[in-house]
Amino acid sequence: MTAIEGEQWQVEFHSGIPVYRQVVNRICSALAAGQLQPGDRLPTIRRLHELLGINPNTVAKAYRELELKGILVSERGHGSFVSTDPSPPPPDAQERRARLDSFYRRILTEAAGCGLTENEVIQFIQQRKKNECHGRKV
Amino acid sequence: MTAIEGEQWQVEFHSGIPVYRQVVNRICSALAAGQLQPGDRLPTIRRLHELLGINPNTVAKAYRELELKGILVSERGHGSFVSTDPSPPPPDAQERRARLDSFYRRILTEAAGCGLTENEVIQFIQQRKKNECHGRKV
Amino acid sequence: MTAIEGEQWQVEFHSGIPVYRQVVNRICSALAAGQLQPGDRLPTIRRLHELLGINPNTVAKAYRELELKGILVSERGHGSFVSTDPSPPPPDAQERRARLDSFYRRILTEAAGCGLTENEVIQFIQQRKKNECHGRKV
Amino acid sequence: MTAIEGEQWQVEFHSGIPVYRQVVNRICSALAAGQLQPGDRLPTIRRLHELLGINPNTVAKAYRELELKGILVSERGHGSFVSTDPSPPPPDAQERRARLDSFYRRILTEAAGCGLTENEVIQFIQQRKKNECHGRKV
DNA sequence: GTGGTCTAGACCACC
DNA sequence: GTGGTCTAGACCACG
Repeated sequence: MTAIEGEQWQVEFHSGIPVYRQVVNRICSALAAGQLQPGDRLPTIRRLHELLGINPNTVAKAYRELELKGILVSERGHGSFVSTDPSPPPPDAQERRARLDSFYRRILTEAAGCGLTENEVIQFIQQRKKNECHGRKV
Repeated sequence: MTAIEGEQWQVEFHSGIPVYRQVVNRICSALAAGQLQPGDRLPTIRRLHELLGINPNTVAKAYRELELKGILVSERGHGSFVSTDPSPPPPDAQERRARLDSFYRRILTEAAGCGLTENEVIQFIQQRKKNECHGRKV
Repeated sequence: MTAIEGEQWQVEFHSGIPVYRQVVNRICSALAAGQLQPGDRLPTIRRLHELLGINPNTVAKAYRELELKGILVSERGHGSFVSTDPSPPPPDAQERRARLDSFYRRILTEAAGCGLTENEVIQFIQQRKKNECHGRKV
Repeated sequence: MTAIEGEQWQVEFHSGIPVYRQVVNRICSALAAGQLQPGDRLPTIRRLHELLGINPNTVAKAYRELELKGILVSERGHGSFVSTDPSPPPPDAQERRARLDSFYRRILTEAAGCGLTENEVIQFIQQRKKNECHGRKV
């Protein structure tokens, strides 16, 4: 059993975000959180298909994309594994900044579309963070 | 000339967010910010088409959607105007909270997909806010 | 009509090389040869599907892979285009050398599997080159 | 100990070429180079399995294929041996030429897919040959 | 009419 | 039983 399976996590079919993309994001997220380590075996395509109730091809598409990105390695007959190759050097500060900037602008427009204001979002995040810290202390 | 035109604002063609949606979001955002007031006239479809370099059908689709939401009113031969009807009561705290929650979860997974961590995003937002305050003081 | 269509070129269904990969390679090849220039429009997915007698999804898979590599850009409703973004800097001499080395070792074993010897292959290539030069002179 | 074992040679797990095929090719190659002579005993399946770190079934599959081609003869309880039967007459010039031709076209498209040009490949091969000759002189 | 997504299902290659 | 490829076909989103 892998970290991915262990998580209670579901695909949102009506979020507008492609299912295969949700899978990609979920794995990236698990990776960033250290729930998946280089060399770890991922659930088989068929397993995720059963687990998430999505078509095996959809899982395969997600895995394939991650493989092209060099994040995982698939071995026929064996399974798929988190790549042990040295991951590409993390983007430098400038690139990072640019991404954050673009990302932020993007979520703001999306927020507006949901009827949420920038301030609301910021307050929510700060509030959330405070609670989290509080929670940890306890 | 309207508030929308005055803004230097561009469509991002490769952001993955549909162009028509960006237009919708932009207008919602202007409304929330008070840059557009009830009764204000919006740019004509043709005008936005020229201004943003997007297909007139795309603008039309955005306006149609806003009209369906009751945010716009189109008067044949005159143009489109921000509705003067009492806008629907703002969602109550609970609904708002739910939206924020769902919205937040969503952008976090998206961030992970871009190689950004939750902390990075939070820090960026806070930093940005501080700078903004500073900027206003000056 | 694009450079790709203009070429008489066919998919080899029984070569053991995946069809979508042949499409990818063909386009890379056309690009390297200058038959495709940045900004050029590629045949639509449906067009290649008709032209090559392969499933549209297979073409889409090839295009998708090229898009992930940053070689082309697909615009919904418009078509697919050779990316105008500055292509990633060509691999340095060392990387190139490594690739050639690995590539060469690979084709040698493949040749052996076909009953061809290294010398045969080398001679063939040199002969071919000579003919080509001769042909050009005439 | 056999010629095959003596060679420092490894399976490339991520080359895209099936492992069993690499084994087949390696043996064909050794045969063509005279490192293996008719009647020579090949390593046992178990031995190659240990040596190369591959599944015994994979070795078995390679041997089976070679046996079908008449290149090997397996004698139960004794091992596998290079066939002493007169090998099938080498393909005539025409057949050979055709194979080379098809082979060459194939590797060229593959090269393009790796970002290598025809000239690069040719130069590499010629350079390599020159070095090799030089090396032999010394 | 363009590309995108997803499903269903078949068959293959590999281990 | 693993992943890989391909097909067929449906439906959607976009312009």
